Amino acid sequence: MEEIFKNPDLESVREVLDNYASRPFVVQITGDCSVNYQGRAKSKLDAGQRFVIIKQDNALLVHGPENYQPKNWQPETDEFSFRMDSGQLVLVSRRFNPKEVVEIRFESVELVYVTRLVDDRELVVRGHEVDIHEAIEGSPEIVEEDLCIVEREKETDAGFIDVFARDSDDNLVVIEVKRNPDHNSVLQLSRYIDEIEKEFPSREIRGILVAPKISDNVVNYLEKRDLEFIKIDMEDVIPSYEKFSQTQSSLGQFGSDYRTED
Amino acid sequence: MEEIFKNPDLESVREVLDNYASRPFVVQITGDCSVNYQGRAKSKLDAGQRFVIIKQDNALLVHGPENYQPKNWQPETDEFSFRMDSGQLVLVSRRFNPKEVVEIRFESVELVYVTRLVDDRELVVRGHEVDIHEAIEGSPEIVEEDLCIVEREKETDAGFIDVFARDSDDNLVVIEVKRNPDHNSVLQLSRYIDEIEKEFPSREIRGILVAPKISDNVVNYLEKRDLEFIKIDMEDVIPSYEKFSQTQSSLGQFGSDYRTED
DNA sequence: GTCTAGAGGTTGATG
DNA sequence: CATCAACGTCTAGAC
Repeated sequence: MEEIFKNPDLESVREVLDNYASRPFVVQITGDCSVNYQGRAKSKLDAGQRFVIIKQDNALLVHGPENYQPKNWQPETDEFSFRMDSGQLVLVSRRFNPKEVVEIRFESVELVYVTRLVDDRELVVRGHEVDIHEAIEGSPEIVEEDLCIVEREKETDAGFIDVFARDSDDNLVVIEVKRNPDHNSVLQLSRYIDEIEKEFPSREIRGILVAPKISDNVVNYLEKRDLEFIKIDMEDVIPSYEKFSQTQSSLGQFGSDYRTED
Repeated sequence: MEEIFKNPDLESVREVLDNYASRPFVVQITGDCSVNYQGRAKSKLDAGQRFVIIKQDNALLVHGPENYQPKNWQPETDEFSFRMDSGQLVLVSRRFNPKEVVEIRFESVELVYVTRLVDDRELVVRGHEVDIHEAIEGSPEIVEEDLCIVEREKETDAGFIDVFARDSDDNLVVIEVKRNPDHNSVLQLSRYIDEIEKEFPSREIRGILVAPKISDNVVNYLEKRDLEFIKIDMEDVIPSYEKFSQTQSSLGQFGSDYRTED
């Protein structure tokens, strides 16, 4: 279930694209091309060797020989067109929302590779911010003893408060959770507190930033505003690290050999 | 300057990787693999058909048959290792800062494709936030008539003010430019105004958020704080669209046929 | 569909 | 090497 064309002429590449691009095949084209994009911004890329990938859901990627990121792309193409123009193969990918166009002009093609891939497994990721939210909701004591969770994702005019709680002295507690806290996290917390003060004018309100790490500057910034910081251990947060590991044979080893924490 | 191996046995894939992976070649492997990642977070991906790309700068991508995004990746690999284990080919990519590991286990390989790509052209993008700054500096009237630019990137304790200006009534104007404004943009503007009020206690100060679009919630949030919003037309902003177009033959057509704005 | 907040965000500039 | 802001950010979830 795969086809390879070495040094094809451009017209036959066009035929391959017509045949396969809008069906569930991955089509890869390696060749010399220029790329133009217009949509939310505009970009142009003069001729050079790249590989272009059309995925089975019509995602389009233009990758150069270096870098993690594609040079140009289309997360999802609504409409392809392929034509010859002045001896070049022109591929146009259109998207309707937002309205964006990527035009690729091939001057030559070294290789076309068509295949169909089957992959129904989902990627499982742990360690997101939401994992911290859930850990706090399940075990509020990892932030503070006798903390009582009132609401998660409480809406205010300034946005959503991650965790809204009451402490043992019946003060209101606004908790902002961040994996990578910065300056803005403090501002955000600060604004939430302003909103809560408006909503509960007679109550004492505390603000806590919860994060696995923090820089001194951000701590200073917090202290200036009488806000608190609680460091959380990600090992406490990822609720089933061991279980997670055991679900796959290689991961036990992965967990020990490749351990990155100290 | 390219090599293709169809349905190679895993041991010979390992040899290819040993030969090419750490040299300036793009190595692509299509096959059935599982992937584990550990670093800032953890992820696991059970066996399925994907293609793995090792770029010339040792960037690593694992792409499934769908989606713009890679399933797993390593922007830059500091250290590769390739070994056979229990009849599987194990590729380990390590990065030192941050400390992260991607492990790929191939159960079978359909295709290996090795090539060297030459691409020294730079991608040129227009329409970034800085282009809006420049447009305002060059033509302040696109924000407001008789606006007088005082300073760009004016430094304050709260950060850099995009554009600092004076209006026709000699009020001070703080302009924050965003392509995609949100709540935080308003907070930022707000904070700059606080700083300017400290610096010029006797002056009237206006705050304007300039953006090509905005949501109602953010407008409300602005209005509550007596701040203003000016919508900017990106067509007015990209300063040399025609010139930009003419730098490449196909782009004139690109500009008319593929025009995305109304 | 729009809006909002997070991401293994990534990347580039700056001190 | 850390900090900070922008990104054609993308993506997922809620409304």
